[in-house]
Amino acid sequence: MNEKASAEALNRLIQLSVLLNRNLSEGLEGHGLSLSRAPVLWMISASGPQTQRQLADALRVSARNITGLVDSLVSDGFVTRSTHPRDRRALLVALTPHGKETVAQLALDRQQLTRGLFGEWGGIDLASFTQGLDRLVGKLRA
Amino acid sequence: MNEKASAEALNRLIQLSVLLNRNLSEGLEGHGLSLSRAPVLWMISASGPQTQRQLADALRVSARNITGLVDSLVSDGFVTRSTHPRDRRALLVALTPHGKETVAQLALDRQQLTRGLFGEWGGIDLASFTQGLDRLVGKLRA
DNA sequence: TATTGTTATACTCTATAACTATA
DNA sequence: TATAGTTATAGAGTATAACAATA
Repeated sequence: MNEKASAEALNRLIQLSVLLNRNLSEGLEGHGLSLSRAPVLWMISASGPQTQRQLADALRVSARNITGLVDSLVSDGFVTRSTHPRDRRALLVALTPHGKETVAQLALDRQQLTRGLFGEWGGIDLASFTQGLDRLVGKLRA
Repeated sequence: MNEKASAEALNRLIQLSVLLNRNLSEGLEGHGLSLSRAPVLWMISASGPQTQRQLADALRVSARNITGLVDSLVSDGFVTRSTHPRDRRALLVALTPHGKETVAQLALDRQQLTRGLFGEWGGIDLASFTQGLDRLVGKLRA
């Protein structure tokens, strides 16, 4: 392995990560969301109404944190809380119509970002590039 | 461009970004630092003692924010504030010996992470991969 | 007038611990 | 006993606005 080239690759990756986060965050702001609250909507959209416990586990945040995130999503009209049919301790969090529309918008935003980033990708093999990303994901997970 | 492959690449990239942030953040915690405070040390280490104004501009955060970050770095012994020789409004922030040692440690950590991620890189062409990262950085900056 | 940095204030995100209601 | 969620509390990070000292 080439030490210098590897260090350079990591620098770029970190730089890219920062820029990507900023870009995503600004995009979400336009919908009244944030990098913390948007994933709650994604989770519900992907897997249906869920308890706060399930959301907390899926997003790897504390119960207290989910309470706050759902609080703000409720007061902004993205989701509703309703009693769980079988477990009276639990609350089911579901998307409102506005929440669903917003998720659809987020999907469009994502598509647009994909095009902006990978359109005119040209010479470099995208499959190899993705494979490289994949390998790094694997190493960071280990 | 292949729409589906591109979407997949972006997903991996976002996933990688999250994991990388988590990894870096945990590494910094071990030194009593964070993703917000460590860059202040890096900046001073790279470019010498600087005013808070310069740090705020370089790191793209508000003056208020830099005051807080430097406050905590001072109280943890990483940096000192001293009066600017020519401008009595400004304060020069410089590394303490402990701050310098810490930056050296961070550099070692970074080297180790580089090895962990790019050692055994094998088949994929690292230069092409880095070029891909570079291109994305360029597009996000535009 | 413009700039540097602080104080005042406020919001988001995060966590742990104690507690209530339920299982 | 254990679990779901809230209240209480705390700390980091971020921002804007008003202000003091200096340029």
